[in-house]
Amino acid sequence: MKKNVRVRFAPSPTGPLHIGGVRTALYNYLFAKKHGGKFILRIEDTDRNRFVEGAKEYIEESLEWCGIKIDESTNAGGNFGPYIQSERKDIYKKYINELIESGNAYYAFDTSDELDTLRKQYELEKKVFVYNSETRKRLKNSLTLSKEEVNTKLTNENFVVRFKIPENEQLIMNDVIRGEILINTNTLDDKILFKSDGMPTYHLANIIDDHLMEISHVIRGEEWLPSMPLHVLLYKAFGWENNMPEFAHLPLLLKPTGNGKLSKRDGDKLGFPVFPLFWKAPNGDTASGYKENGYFPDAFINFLSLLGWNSGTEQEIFSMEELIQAFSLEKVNKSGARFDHDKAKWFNNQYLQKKSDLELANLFSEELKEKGISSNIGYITEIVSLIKERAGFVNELWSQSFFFFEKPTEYDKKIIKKRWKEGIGEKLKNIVLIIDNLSNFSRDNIHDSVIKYIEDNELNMGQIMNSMRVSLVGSASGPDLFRIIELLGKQETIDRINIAIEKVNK
RNA sequence: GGCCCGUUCGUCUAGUGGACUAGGACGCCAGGUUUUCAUCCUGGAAACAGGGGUUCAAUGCCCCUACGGGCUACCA
Repeated sequence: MKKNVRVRFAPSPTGPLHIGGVRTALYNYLFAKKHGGKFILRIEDTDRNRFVEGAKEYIEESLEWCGIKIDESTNAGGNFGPYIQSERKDIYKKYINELIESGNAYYAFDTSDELDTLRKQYELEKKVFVYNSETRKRLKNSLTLSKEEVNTKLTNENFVVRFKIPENEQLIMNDVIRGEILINTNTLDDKILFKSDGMPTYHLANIIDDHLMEISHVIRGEEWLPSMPLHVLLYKAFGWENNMPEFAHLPLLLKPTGNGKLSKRDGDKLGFPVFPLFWKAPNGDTASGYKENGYFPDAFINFLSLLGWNSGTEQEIFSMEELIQAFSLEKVNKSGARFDHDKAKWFNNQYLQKKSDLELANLFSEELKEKGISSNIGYITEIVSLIKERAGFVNELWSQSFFFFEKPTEYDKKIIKKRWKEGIGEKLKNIVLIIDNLSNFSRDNIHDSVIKYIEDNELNMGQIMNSMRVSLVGSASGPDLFRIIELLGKQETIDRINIAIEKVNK
């Protein structure tokens, strides 16, 4: 890599950042860090109508939660600011004039209504209206009108500035991921570069900013591929083609089933979050996030990194540092990736299993506090070590271990019917006696004593064990029964069995 | 409709002309472990979109078809 690597993530603040955007940011970040470069956050808010309060902050918070560190932005600073396009209006004005003077752009006075009518007319004739080298000769613009007319209109009317697409040129472009892309400029239309409200469109602002901010690689979603020719042509028109950035168009994230790409509007409709963090829109609408759903940021990032990229090895679990080391644009796939929620869950489970018991106990302890339960961290750590392999998320820890903190309020009816046979109460009473007489209350000792009682009296193992379990935890499933007894303690165990005998036999 | 991009198990993917009896992972199924459920272990089913070329040889290169995706706004 000869030049300094500088990449940007350039979302527009029209709402929360969705996971496709997070992945784009991630790939930019990984690429930058791999090559010792800078990761820049630029806010593209040239469409004031779609601006949503809080979106910019949401984007910044999301990247932070993900562990994606911003080198330059409004908050992080940097020498190439401002990093928000609405504050760069004057810059764009200067450059659009340059383009008009060089004959690469022109004023157009057609109203939206006029163009709409035209489009409809064409449609009736089964043709498609394109503002191009052919039609612009018949429309109201500075190429067809006299100087005087143009000047009058410029002062009295709304106008836009359009790019004058060169006629019949074969463009050969290169994409790092897709290779050569060929297109004839006759298929392109004279896109608007400057809107009547005095703001540039995305295309203009994007090229100017990327140039001024010395962006070396444009890594963005595939939805931008069709506008790549326009962008390349703009670089040429400005005379910047010699230090044009390299382009890499990422495959899109697709819906798990059905058609189309994953979009913000999918919200929670698909049965999983599409946003990193919880979002509340100014109008009150809310959408859930991965964070609040119990995902660890490193698991979330690991999962996302593999949607469209693969290291070429069989490794699947990557820390951020490992991702940076392994990442390369050449190994990014070309085709869209369907989102798979099951695999996301699996990743979180993997990360949860890797965490230490103490770390999980601290997280669990916070949840317990919210439920009004406070317990000492040593006890919680013991419980966590017993149940963590049964959970995929921190928020599943409670359902696996609630019985350590409160007595069961009901007993699984199916198990009672199947296992709580005639006379079981008497046998459980004997077990209570055995337990009560234990001086060494260790798991193994409890185990040996109870098993000995069952064997000596030739009792049904399943019946006794399940009856004990249901008495203590309310259901037939759970971790090792004797560890539960050990952790509950002698008195609590005895109480619970006695309560069960009384309640069930009634 | 037009333009552009893509197509390996259900899903994410490995594969860069001979190493392919096409590998891994998720999910699924079966067996084992377990007092139980979960975990865990072992095993299994499961794919090169179709058709033409090029080549001694094609998952891989070329062409066509089909299918999927994106774009086609004074949105980004």
